[in-house]
Amino acid sequence: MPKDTYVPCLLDLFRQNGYDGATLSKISEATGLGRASLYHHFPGGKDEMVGAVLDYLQRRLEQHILQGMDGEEEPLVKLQRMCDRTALTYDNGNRACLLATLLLGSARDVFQVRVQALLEAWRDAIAAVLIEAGLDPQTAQERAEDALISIQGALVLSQGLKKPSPFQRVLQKLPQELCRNVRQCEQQALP
Amino acid sequence: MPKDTYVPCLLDLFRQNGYDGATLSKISEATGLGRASLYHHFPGGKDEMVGAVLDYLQRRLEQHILQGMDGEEEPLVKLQRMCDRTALTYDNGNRACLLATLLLGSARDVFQVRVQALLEAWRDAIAAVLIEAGLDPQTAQERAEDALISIQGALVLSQGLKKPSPFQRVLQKLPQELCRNVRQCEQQALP
DNA sequence: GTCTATAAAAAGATAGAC
DNA sequence: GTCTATCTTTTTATAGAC
Repeated sequence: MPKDTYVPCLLDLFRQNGYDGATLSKISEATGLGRASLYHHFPGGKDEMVGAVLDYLQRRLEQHILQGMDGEEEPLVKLQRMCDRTALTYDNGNRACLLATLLLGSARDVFQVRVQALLEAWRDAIAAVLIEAGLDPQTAQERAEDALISIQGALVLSQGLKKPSPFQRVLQKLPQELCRNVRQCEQQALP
Repeated sequence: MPKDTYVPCLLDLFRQNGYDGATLSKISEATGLGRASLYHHFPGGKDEMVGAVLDYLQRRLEQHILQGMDGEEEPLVKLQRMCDRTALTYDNGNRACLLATLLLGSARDVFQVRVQALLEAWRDAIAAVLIEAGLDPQTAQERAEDALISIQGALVLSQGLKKPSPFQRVLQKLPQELCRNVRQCEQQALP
């Protein structure tokens, strides 16, 4: 059985239970593998499992969510596609974000560097589109961070209020919001 | 020793470690109380401890962060004060939010109802100010939810990027953002 | 109200057979 | 590559003395 079969399964487990809450019993049950088999694949234990999940998330971010962000299309088109894929990734607001989960548990420090790298890659890809669209680098980076703030905050609030509408509302407005006052997106300029 | 002495201590522990990561050993060390003493004060174990912390947070929200939100002052003044106190509460972005932490651990379901009630109380207090300022209830509620999204998202990103600037930037803009297109706050109307 | 001591369960991890 | 069995440590929880 190839790793990629149960890494998504691990992703789900760690996302739903956090690092401390994802016990080997739960992992064993969810993957169908016995304890010893888990240690055969991941000699480093849970830390190595999370590492594999983060590898997987990095590939997903680069090859799915951010795919095409360096292409020739209009900024608004690229950002719209990124938002659509983000919505899919988080099941329209019904799924938490593993990065946030890892940041808020006791293993925070262990994974801080890798989580930070993923967030920065995401932010920088958005900022690059905005710079290419004519924004100055400083504003572009702040606006890209604002986008991640909206996404992460909306996920937290949707979990907390037990309804996906905050996430959906945010994601729906996000592309236009990112492109405000930008060259190619001034379809509705002031009269 | 009165409960209020170590409840803030428990708040810190659960915020930093999550429900699963806050073991009785850590709790014992942090409070200075032996295991048995902890069960004397909280026969229900960790669940009851978190319950006490949520009671404490509810009081803090009502009596500190939201204090004066139903007063006679201008909306912008009230929202500005709320943001100032929010910034204090989260140590200018260096401190995580327990509510988010609880929502992202394995004990999610146990505390969901109480966490939701706290978020709704916060949201409704903001919305009430905006309604009083002339916004329709629907818009007011959405905008209040957007405020909580910004706060929670900024906390997550500040943790993730290991810098408080996203939180500070968000909190600094939030009062004006909440009051946009509202009667009493139209100091800088269109020319 | 706090302590020492201890029990019972669950967690993380490994050895060795197949 | 997976299993059974086992081990160690940690965790939660309680009993009973002071």
